[in-house]
Amino acid sequence: MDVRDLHPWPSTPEEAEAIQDLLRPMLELDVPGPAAPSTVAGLDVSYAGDGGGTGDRLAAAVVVLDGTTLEVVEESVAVGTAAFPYVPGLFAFRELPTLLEALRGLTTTPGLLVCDGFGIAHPRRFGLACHLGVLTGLPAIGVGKTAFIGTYDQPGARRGDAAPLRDGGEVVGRVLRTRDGVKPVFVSVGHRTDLGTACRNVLALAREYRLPETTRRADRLSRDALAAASG
DNA sequence: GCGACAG
DNA sequence: ATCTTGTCGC
Repeated sequence: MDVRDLHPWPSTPEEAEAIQDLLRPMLELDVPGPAAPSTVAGLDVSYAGDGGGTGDRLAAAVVVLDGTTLEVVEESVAVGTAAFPYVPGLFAFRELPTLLEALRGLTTTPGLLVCDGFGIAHPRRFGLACHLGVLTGLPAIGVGKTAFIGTYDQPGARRGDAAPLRDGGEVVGRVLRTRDGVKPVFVSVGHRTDLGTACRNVLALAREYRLPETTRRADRLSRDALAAASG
């Protein structure tokens, strides 16, 4: 089954926003998240060409790591095309179909999904991590490399230092330093977890590099898959 | 009104 | 996201 069979695929930003509004009530927030998931999946997508419009060639990768040793347990890739043009706030519609196809290729059911991008730190509180969480029913978090929405004070310079990410009077995420003196990452809850647990998960996954090992592995796999697909 | 804007 | 040369540093 394809996500595009669940409901008409949006052809306009208005329709895409309506879908986000429809799915948002299904989010389970502020529930205790997985403190020590036995497996954690990282997801990422690589594009061929400019990567701005519909139809761009892409490769989606999912890498499942052992939650304790961080060793690779399973990998899955899917190649496809962007299902929506790039519009800030509607980013998920671009790669959702291909990401779900890659997830379907797994034998393992991950205890946590680590997504590239944001969860509720989003204009309508429904970023990619929320969308993937609701559709899979799995705990999910978003780890962004750059700011999107909200305001924050610069966190301390050491690994583990953090500052709340605020928007419209509410805390929507946390700016977290994963390495001493290195640019922080933006962590936000997607589904079935709390922010504190999400940040602890990220720190456990990012020991020697700024980004979680899950994200790094998925990034490399999606890149290789795209190249192998001849693009 | 003008700019900024996940990947 | 992707396109790209050189450059600084461990």
